[in-house]
Amino acid sequence: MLPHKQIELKLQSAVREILPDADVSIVLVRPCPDPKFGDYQSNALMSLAKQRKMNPRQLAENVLAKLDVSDICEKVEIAGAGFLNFRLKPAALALTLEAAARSVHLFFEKTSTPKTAVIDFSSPNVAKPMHVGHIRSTILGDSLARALRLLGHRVVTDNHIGDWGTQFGMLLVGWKRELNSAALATDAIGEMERLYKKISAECKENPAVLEAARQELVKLQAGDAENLKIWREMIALSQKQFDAIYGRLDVKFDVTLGESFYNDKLAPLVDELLKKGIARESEGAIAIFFEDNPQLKAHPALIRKSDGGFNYSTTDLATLAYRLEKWNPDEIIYVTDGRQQLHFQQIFAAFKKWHGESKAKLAHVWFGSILGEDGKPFKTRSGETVKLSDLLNEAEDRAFKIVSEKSSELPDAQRKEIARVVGIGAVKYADLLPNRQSDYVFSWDKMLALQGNTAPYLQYAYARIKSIFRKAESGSREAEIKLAAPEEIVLAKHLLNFGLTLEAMAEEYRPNFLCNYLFELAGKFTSFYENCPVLKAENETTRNSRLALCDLTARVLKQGLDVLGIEVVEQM
RNA sequence: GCGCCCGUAGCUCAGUUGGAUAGAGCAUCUGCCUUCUAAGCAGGUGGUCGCGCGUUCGAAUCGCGCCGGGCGCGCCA
Repeated sequence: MLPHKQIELKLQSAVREILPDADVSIVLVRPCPDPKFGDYQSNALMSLAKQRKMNPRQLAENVLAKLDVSDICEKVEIAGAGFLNFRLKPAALALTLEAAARSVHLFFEKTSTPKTAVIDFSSPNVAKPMHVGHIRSTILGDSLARALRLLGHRVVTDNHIGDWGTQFGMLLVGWKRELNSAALATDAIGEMERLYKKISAECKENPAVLEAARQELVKLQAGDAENLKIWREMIALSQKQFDAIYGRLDVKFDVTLGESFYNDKLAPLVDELLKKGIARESEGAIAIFFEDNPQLKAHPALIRKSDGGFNYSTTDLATLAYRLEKWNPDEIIYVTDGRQQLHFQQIFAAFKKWHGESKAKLAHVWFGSILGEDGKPFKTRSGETVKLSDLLNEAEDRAFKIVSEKSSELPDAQRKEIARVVGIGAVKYADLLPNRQSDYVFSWDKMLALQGNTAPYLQYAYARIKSIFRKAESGSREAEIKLAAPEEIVLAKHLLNFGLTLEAMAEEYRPNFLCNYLFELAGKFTSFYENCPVLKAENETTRNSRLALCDLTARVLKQGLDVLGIEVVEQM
C-alpha cells in the first residue's frame, strides 16, 4: 500500500478512537503545498474540531497520541491552527520506489470497489463532417474512460450518433434528385453535406420542396424500403468517416447505438408516462412538468411534439432506461457541451419521476465552447465550421515542419511518425489542459507551439529518458534506490502522487488534474536531468539508482499520457 | 425577466474536503550547449484574485448585494 494511504488509514482509525461518532471519510491525507511543511498533510482535524467546538490543536494532540506511523514517517508535527504534517522516512520512500521498479505497482492501486460506468460521448451526426464541436466531447470522454478503466472500473463507452431526425427528409430529396455518384465515391461526407445544404436552402424558398422533404421523412419513418436502403447507406458511409477519425485519435467505442436504435421504444414510453400521470397534454404537445422543482418549474420537458413526432428528450429518456436495464451501471456519464445543462436537468428529473430514485449516479460532465481568437465561436475564415480531419492534418503538418527543423538527421518516415504522435498529442493536450468548464480560445500557434505546458514537452522528457537507456550499456532498472541529491528526492516524491492524481481526475471528471501532474513531473525530471548525471554518475550505486529513477519516470509519463490518449515516441 | 457559468500577472489560464507566503505557460530581461537531445535549465520583472459587505482561527474558494461578459430558457439536437 502506498505511504499516503497507510498514513490516511491509520489517521482515520486514530480519529475514530478519539471521536467514535466522527465521519472519518473526510479525514484525508494530501500532499503538502510546500515541501518545507513536509510531504503530506491532513487538515481534517481542524474542521472536525470546528464542528464540535473543540480546540483544534488539543484535538490534534489527542489524535496524535493514538497514531503510530513511525514505520514510514518521521515525527509527526502539529503546525499552525492544527495542521498535521508528515515527512516520509527516506527508507520508506526508497522501498516504495523499489517496489515500483519490480512492477509491484506504478504508484496507483486498483480500486477495491469497482463500479460500472456508462460513458456517452462524441455523438457525431450522420451525413455531416465531424468538426471542432465534437473534439472536446470525444477527447474528454475517451480520457475519462481510460482513467476509470486503469483504476479497475468497468466502463461501457457508447457513441450515441445522430442517425435519425428531420434532416433525413431533405437528405432523401437531395439523394434522389441531385446525387453526384462520382463525388459520393470520392468524398461521401462532402457530397451528403452538399445535398443537405442545397435542399435545405431550397426548402426555405420553395414550399413544394419542403413538402417533398416531409413526405420522404414520413415514408422513411413508415419503413419504406427504398428510403430505408438509402438511409442505411448514408449511415454506413458516415460510419466510415467516424472510424477514420477515431482511428487517428485512437478512440474506441464498446457500442454505437444511435438515436434510431430507440425508435420503437418512444411511443410506448410516452404512453406509459401519460398513463402514470407523469406527462400530460399541453398546447397540443405532451410534456412533463416539474412543479415541485424550483429550478425546473418554468421549464417543462416536451416528449411529444404537437405533430406527433418525438424529440431528443424522448430519445434520451428511452436511452437512459435502456442503459440501466442493459448494463446495470452505478454511473452514467454524459460528456456534452455546457449549453445542454437545462436539458440534462430535465432528463434526470423526468427519469426520477418515472423510475424513482435510481442506484445509478447520473452525471452531466459539461464543457465550455471553443472560441476563435476574436472570442466568438470558432470558425474558419470563411465562416464555416472547422472540420476535424482538416484540423488533425494541419496539426501533423505543422509538427512535421518542426520535427524536420529540429531533427533533420532522422529519416523521413520516422519524422512523419513523430509528427503524427506530436501533432495529434498537441491537439488533445491543448483540449484537456484547461479546466473543462472554461470556454477555451483555440489558437493554432499556442496548440502547436510545442513549448511550455504542452504534450510535446512531456513527450520530449520521455524521449530524453529513452535516449539515456539507448546509451546505457549496463545497469539494472531494478537497482537499490539511493536518493541523495535534492532533485532526486523531489522527483521521487512526486512519482508517489500519481495515483492520488488519477483518483482525483476520475472523481471530478477533470483530466486537467493529470495534465498538470505530468507537467510537474516532466519539470522535476528535467531539473534532475540537468543536475544529476546518470550515465556518468560518480559511482555504480548512484548510477543504477538514477537509472531506476529514470525508468520509473518514463513509465509514469507513458502511463499518464496514455490515460490522456496521447502516445509517446522513443526519439524526437 | 429567470437560471447556469465566468471575471486571478501585459496575454492565455491553473489553483484538489475553505488552509500555511496566490502559481504556470507565453511575452519581457539576465545567465547556461567541448558533458546523458537547448522542443531544455537556472534566475529577475510582473497581482487591490471585478467591487463591497458578511461567515470563519483562516476566503481566490462559502453567503448576500452590485458591476462587467458568455450561454440557456416549449415543440432543433
